[in-house]
Amino acid sequence: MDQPATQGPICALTLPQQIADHLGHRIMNGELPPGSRLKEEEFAETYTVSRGPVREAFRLLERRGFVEIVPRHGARVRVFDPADLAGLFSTRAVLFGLAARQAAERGAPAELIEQLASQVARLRHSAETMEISPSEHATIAGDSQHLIARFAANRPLLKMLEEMTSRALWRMAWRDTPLDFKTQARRRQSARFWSDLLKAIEAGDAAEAERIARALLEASRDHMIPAMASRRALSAAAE
Amino acid sequence: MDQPATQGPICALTLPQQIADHLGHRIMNGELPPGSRLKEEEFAETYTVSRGPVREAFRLLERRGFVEIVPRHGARVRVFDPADLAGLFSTRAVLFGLAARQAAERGAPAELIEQLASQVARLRHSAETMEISPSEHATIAGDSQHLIARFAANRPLLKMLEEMTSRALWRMAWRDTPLDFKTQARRRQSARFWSDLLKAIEAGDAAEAERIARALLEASRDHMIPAMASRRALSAAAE
DNA sequence: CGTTTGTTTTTTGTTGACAGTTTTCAGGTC
DNA sequence: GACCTGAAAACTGTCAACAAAAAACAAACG
Repeated sequence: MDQPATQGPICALTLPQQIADHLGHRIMNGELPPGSRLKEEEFAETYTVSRGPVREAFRLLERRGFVEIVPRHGARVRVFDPADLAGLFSTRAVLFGLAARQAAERGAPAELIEQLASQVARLRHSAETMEISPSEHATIAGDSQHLIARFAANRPLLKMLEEMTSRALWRMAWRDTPLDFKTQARRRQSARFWSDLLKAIEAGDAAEAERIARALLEASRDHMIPAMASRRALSAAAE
Repeated sequence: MDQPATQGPICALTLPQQIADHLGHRIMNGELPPGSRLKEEEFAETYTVSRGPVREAFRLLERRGFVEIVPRHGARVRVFDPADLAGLFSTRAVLFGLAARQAAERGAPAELIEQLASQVARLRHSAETMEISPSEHATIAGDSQHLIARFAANRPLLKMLEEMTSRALWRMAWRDTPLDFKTQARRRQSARFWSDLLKAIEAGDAAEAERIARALLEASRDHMIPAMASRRALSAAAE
């Protein structure tokens, strides 16, 4: 019996992927600061591999938005641009809006509604008790987004959203300090959005689902950008 | 004096890029049919280069959507899925909608309005006289989209739209036969959309600009999908 | 006759070395 | 002292060969 090719890589990760993952973490930790040059030979030594796999790892990191490669000048850690962060969020918002619309249009199956309801309950609990951390709240919200994106039955859209989630720009900004879901008011707003979105999808109201989904991420954008700015101002003052 | 890094590659293209471009054309021509396997050694010989550059060319083609790479199993020409085509168009539509919105919000400068007006005039002329080919009409429309995307001042969005334009899925479907802008009625519809869009951007009406821009690409989608389907039915019958 | 197992062949992954550019830096000039 | 000039170092691009994995094939088994 051949199982239906579970897409997810069961076998061990490729060498370049492992290197890319590790380098990605090092970049997010701030160990490799934005703008710093990444030399192939250097990382080939630290990971005790040849330059080839490192080279490919750089390309993977470029695709994920961590580094920038200029053909004959090598790779550099991408410098962070706050304006790009806002643009990225706006883009993600319309994409997620489309996902919600198409999920609602499709007439979401009971399975989705059930799972989504469970997530909404968790978000509500998070908002009322403030028991979990901001990043955990963000994780639940992120998983819910993925859930909806999967049910939109639009493979190019799904891939694009997944790629954006792994896109590092705002993760780089994140570092340790969470930028959103710190206050109870904000968590309540988030829970309300998700609750409304669930209702709209359940009712098959595509236009409303799109509107809410989009507003949801735009709210996230408008909360994170100022938080980011103040954090940057702080770190700049500390120097 | 150092000129401000004109982004566009003035220097000669990289070897992998050249190979990727050429292979891309061969795929679009149908010389390399969907599903066919691409062996590194084979193309290394035909291009009289080593396997390294060919390998990188495959990765570039993967990023452009031409091929699919499975880690230890090599590269294959991506098989065409009509459902994906529709999804791709819908996604592109909302992205372009956002671009139009942000361009309008920004208050487009005279330069943009002027260039756009010139393009609209050409589209109108195309619709009335039917002098140019469908693909030329499509090119003008595509350039106009790029124009608006550039003025949206959203770099992530611009990059994403550019990548989607080079994404091959519908180009592969295109081949020689154009799928849209064949009838005068359709060209008139196209010209009217662009004219309205120009007016909305000029007036700074962001919501209207988004609505039109989106409807514009959705119309394109709804015209091309049936054309594609019938074309495929024809080629299937020919076998 | 279909299935499975073991072997051969093909293909990808990785390595180390060489060639061509770019960057760096020292010396000379105005 | 700032700026240009040219050699040296460092780095990326490319290549050919080796190692490991996958695919194809053939023989044995139920």
